[in-house]
Amino acid sequence: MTHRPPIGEVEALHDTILDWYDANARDLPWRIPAADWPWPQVDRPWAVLVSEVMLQQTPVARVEPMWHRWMQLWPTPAHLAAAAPGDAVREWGRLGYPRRALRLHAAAVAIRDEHGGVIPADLQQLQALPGIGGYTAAAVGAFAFGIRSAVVDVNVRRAEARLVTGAAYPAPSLSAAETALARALLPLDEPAAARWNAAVMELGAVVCKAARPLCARCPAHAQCAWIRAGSPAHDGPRRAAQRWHGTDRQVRGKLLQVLRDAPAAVPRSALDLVWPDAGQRDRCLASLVEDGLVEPLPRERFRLPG
DNA sequence: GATACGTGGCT
DNA sequence: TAGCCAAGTAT
Repeated sequence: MTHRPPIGEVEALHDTILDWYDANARDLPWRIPAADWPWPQVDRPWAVLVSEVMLQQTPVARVEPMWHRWMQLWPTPAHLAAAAPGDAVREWGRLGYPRRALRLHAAAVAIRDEHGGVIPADLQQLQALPGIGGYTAAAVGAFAFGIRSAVVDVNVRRAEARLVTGAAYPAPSLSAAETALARALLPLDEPAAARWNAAVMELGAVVCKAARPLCARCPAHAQCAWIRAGSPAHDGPRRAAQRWHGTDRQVRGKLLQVLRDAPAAVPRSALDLVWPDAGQRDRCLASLVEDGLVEPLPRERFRLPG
């Protein structure tokens, strides 16, 4: 049951939210338009791509400094492709989900080897790159190339659920109905569509927040189906809480932190210190090797992949 | 479709 | 404080 509001309501929503965005958008460096791009040596589509991968499941405040550092180190895909994958993992620091760094490196290699060093302005070719899924392909398409693609992240899903469907939260996973709704709301004009994608995402991120939405500050509160329905509490299934303490993820994180902070290869004895349970420790080290995040060397030594 | 995958800030 | 939450992807 796809909700498709009348065209007049959609246009009113466009006006409201685009005007709000024009006046309130955060000044994030990867949003600087091509005409004003201040770093001629930095490839802008690459800058957008890196920002989008860093932003996966990661707050803007933690991404911004890392993004600046990466743009200094590797201003184009060719620069990163020429580096060791372990350098990408090390420079990922504590952003989390370090496989993203490895995949970004693999994407840079693919861009160099299969696309002549030029990021493809095509959604399917973007999504074929390592670490680029449906969301990131749409985001790079829209924000780097102005393609009229529906960018559907959790902020967009939540904002559109409240504004149009009247639900407090979107479903745990992306549904076909949500994709259809996002497409239906996309302005026809290509540049306007790209702005709209950014605007709805921004609204979801800073106003229509998950826990405590700032409805009093929302430009669209008069057009919001959820408010009209009396702001009902969430009723559907809740996302399962993620455990952390004692998980393999915690152990993998500790192991990788030692390797990131070491200037050279480390002996297994150094890794043994991070976790008391030898069985879990060894299993996690093996999984890191399996993932390509750690390279085993002779004589029980380990390092980030060279 | 469910599950695994990091990290840190906020309430 | 323990849990929630953050611009997802791959399997």
